[in-house]
Amino acid sequence: MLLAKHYDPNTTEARWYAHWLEKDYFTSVPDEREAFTIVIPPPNVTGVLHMGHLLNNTVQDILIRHARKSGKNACWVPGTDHASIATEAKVVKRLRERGIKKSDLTREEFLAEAFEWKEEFGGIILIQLQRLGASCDWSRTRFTMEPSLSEAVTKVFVDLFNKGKLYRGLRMTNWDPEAQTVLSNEEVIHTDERRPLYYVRYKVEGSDEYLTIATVRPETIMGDSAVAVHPEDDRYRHLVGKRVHVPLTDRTAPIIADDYVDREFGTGALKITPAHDVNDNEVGKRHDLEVIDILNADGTIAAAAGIFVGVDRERARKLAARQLEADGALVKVEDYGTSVGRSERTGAVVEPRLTLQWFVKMDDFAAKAMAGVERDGNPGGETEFHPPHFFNMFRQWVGPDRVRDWCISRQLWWGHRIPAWFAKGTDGEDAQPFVAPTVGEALVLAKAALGGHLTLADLQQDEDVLDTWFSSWLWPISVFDGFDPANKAELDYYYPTDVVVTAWDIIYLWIARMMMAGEEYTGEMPFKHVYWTGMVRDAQKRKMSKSLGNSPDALALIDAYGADGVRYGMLSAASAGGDIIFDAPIDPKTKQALDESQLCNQGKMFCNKMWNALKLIDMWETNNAPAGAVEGLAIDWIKQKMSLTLKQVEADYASFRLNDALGSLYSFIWGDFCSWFLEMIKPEYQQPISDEVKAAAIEIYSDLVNVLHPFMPFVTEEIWHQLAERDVDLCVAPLPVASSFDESLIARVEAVKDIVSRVREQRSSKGLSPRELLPIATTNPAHAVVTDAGLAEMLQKMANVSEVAFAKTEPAGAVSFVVGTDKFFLTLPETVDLGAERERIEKELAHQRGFVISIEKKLTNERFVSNAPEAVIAVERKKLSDGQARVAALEESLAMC
RNA sequence: GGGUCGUUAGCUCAGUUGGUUUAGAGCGCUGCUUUGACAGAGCAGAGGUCACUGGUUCGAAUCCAGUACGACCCACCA
Repeated sequence: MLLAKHYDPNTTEARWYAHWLEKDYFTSVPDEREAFTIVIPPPNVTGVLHMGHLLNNTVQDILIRHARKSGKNACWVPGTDHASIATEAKVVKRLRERGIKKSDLTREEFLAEAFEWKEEFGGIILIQLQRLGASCDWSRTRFTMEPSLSEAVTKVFVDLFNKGKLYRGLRMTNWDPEAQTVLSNEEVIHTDERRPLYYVRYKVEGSDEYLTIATVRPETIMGDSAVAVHPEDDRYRHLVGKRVHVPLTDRTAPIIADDYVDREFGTGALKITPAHDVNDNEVGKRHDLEVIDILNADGTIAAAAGIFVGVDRERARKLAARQLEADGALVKVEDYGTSVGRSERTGAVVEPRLTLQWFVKMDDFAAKAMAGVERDGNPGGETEFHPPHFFNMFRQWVGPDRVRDWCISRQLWWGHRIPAWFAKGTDGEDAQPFVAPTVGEALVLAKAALGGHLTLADLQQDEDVLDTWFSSWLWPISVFDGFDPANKAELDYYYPTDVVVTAWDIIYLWIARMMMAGEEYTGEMPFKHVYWTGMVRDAQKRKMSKSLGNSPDALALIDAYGADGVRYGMLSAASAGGDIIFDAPIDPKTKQALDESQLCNQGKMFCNKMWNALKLIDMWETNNAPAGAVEGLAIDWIKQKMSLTLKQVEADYASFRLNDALGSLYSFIWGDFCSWFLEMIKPEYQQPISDEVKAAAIEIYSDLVNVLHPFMPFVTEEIWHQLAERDVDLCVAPLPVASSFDESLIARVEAVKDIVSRVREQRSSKGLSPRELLPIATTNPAHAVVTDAGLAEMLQKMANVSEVAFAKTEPAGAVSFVVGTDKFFLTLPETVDLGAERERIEKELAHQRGFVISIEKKLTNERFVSNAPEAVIAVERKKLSDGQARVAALEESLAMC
């Protein structure tokens, strides 16, 4: 068989993925095995794969493949989120491109359009995940708006309403004038922006005095219902109780005193606009002020303002400033830094607005989520965080003083419609909702409340839909149809899930709320572990985002480096929880990855390295001679060291240190296996190798690609099959297990490796060819390389030295070096100039003397000797004697120079 | 204003309860090698007073306090 010169992911990845699917390896049904479950953080149905998904799903796939190969029933449930506002915004945009406004369509027409969009683009991201190698159980793919998940949402809404955990009320809310819906606080992104600060004077009624206030929002003056000053502010005390003329209007408003006002800020006087500011609203309630709503839903000025009616608020601000100036009311304008809230999805500036919405009472829920992760105020509950410090951030969100009620209604069409009906003709805050799964059941409630004469035609459903997260928080239960008692066995088998993998930015939006719903409906936390990934950032540490255009095209990256290369690159950059800087430059024109993506490239080269190791083993002809001493030792050594590595890797899995596990495997395969083991057993050019040695090499290499498989599934599956005829695919082959190992054998071979390195160093520094056979000797007649013929032969082969001899004193023309405490001589050809040798030894000697002195200091310190544990002192004594031996050896060499 | 995380080699980062030969890896860099698995390679090398200042301790990159700088979260912002 002739293998290609280089490994080519393009010819293997698609083939293996198709094969795995065909064999149905990823499908899970409950059986007698232990389950290992992950539910995917559902990407937006219209989304495309980005860097965050790449990282997140690589981690999930590693965990799930590891579980599958460890004999567990691995179940990774994929799916998508309907992403109410994000998707609706996209559909609206697409309609607009065709010249259609949302308001031109009926609700039904719009939804038809949206479903069409979903059908067209909804599956893309899942196909992209397959390119990455994600071993999801595709037969379980769910969508948050499919019928059974929608039923779960309805069921929960009705249940919470009946339990008194929902309420409907008129509250100050965040209004997105572009999408024309309310948003939760978490959907508003605050950024610092420069804004003009206008100083405006209000004339005091019946006086020549003016009261000057400062505002960044002069367009809301028409909604002012008071001017407030601090009660103890002597400048204004005499004005409290009087009235001012509100500029731009013909109204007057009272001057009130309230200690909310900061005397130090601006002029110490503050305009109060209860309809358009959260704090002003509070002040207004305290003083029973009129609420004058001067903003329309689309952000234009409402008729109640009496001026600038129909003008957008941003433009009205400028018009108001101009008018105030013309009226002589504008005192001055300052440049001012203030924080502006924008809609996460539409980017529109969010307006505080009083609207009628549905809310979930959160205090009980928050306590439940908190209880899931803490014990006596410390981390440690049913759910464990990795890394644990996210506990503090979690508490900041969910802690008792922090949490606020959750606004769950949205004035959108794409989403789960609220299962509440009202009697026609009733409206506003006082209208009585009849909450039930169907209109028929709502009618029964309505009849009982309002009289038997009612018919279906007398009811109208709430127009709003629910916040996307109101379905997401049920995800770990609803993907198993767990709200239907008929599926209890399935739920019991897979739930609680083992781990959820997510970035920390949705800690409250999603993770905390899943914990709340989990506890409420199953009595258990929905997952045992949370693996927090960091955010993926670019070289300038900016969050990767579509709007910045700094995110490489994920598929182009996979095309360029192979899925294995990208998986390697993502993971080796990602220690759990830390943000990762992923510097994968892309060509701005073609959006193709440039070849300088160091980490992915390293992954790609790793694949190639493994491919070449395969080629080497594959090309060896065999004979039936028994293994020689060197090969026997090499095989024992690599097997034992592999056991050590396997143990380490399993420990890394257990503590979710996946990048450490990958790092260990990388250096074991590249270093120990390729650079050392294969060289140790490699036959002379075009000579055959013992068949038992080749078989051992194949066995060992098979174990290695086996352990590596969860990280780099494609290249390992390919090599697995190229190495030998198999009756099982690597994807489902059991992982090798660590056996006991002999540390002393490992140590003896490591000592030989050290000597080899020192010989190579000598050759390198003296400009000698590796081919030149050199005599070597040691002053230690008991050294293993003298007494053990196998080790001696290994040293000869690896360092290209002649027979290892015992020498009492330094031979002429030799250089010396110390390994451990043993001195070695390497006799060089006469042509080599030893002039620099003295300098080298002096440098080394100075270093060793310094070392010895530092240990001596320690050991002569009475308090150290009396306080430190025996074991530590013993180690120090050993360090001292070893150091002294090295100093003596070096001094002797120096004398010879 | 409250909080979290970080500061270790040119870059990106490990360093797990304080003690393992006076700090490690990958990449980059430098030198040498090179028809024999792999130049997408091999071998070797240079490069760090572990941000700063105090403290605890026989012993601190590691624990404590403070300072500086950086990233981020929450709240407020007339």
